[in-house]
Amino acid sequence: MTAEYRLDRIDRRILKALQTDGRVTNQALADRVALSPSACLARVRHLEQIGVIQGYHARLDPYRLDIGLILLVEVTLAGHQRDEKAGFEAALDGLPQVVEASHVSGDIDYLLKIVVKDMPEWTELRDRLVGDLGVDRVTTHILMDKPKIFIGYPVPDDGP
Amino acid sequence: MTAEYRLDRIDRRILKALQTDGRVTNQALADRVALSPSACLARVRHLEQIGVIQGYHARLDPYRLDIGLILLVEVTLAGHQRDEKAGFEAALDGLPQVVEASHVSGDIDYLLKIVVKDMPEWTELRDRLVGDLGVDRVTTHILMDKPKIFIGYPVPDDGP
DNA sequence: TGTGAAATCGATCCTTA
DNA sequence: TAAGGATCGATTTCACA
Repeated sequence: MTAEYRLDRIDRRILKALQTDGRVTNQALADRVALSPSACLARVRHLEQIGVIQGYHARLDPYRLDIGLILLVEVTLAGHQRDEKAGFEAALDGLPQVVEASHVSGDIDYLLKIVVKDMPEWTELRDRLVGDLGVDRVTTHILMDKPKIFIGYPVPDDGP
Repeated sequence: MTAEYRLDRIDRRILKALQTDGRVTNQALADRVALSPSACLARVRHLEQIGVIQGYHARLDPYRLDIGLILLVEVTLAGHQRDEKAGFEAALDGLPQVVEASHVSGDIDYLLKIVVKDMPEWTELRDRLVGDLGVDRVTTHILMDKPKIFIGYPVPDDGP
């Protein structure tokens, strides 16, 4: 698709700013990176187009939303053939409670972030994972709180 | 702190929309929730003020940023007194590689999301966690990819 | 790729209900 | 709390460097 595009210093400053404040006006952003508004906008559009910027989102406080419980669940599959992984990942799409799935190396295969309204909903979902979806081992953690959040990723400052 | 504010249907529709597209214009948002732009804006400002909306951010593709490795690390503390937790959480602030810390129930205490440029940086950081910061056990997972991301949280549709 | 000017469109405030 | 209208500022496009 997009062959290759090397981010320059200005791009990185734009990304850092938008990661911190996704609603800065283009004017303020242009000021901050010392570009004219039109040139700045062109850069932003380009970064969106090539997929470096994947979207803009409001961050909500989950505990004010009445969503129930947030679980962090470690999952190991029974088998490790390519199609078993593919099948599991495809099945995740049909599980609205699974809001995030990370495929990881190590002694587990996936780390899932799951939102359920209560424990019965979770035990039912867990049984389905183990019974139908080729999951061997499940370890459940209830998310209590997040003592640290750095917003986004550390975008390097230096470079070309 | 904030006494209590019960989100109504319109609030939830606003939140859902902003979670999906953090840069919708106020006009488009007002249309979507069937409110005048001024009334809509007042609601959004209110939701920001009471902390339901915690911020707006661009979501970047980490693999295009040249940040190195993303690790998901399970941590168990040596002791579980209140001040040991407090001390550990305070220490996290001084570790820029730790971009997210989740305090969880279960057989581990924390799940950390860590960004390092390479493995030597991680082994050094790990030694510091175990040597100086009261950590008993560390289990490391390298994040390979995210086969599923649902943006944000499932904001309920119904209710008052 | 960047700049500056021009035209359109949106955010925001204030008044009235 | 909501709507409507006026004002001001921002976005976006385009011709030119």
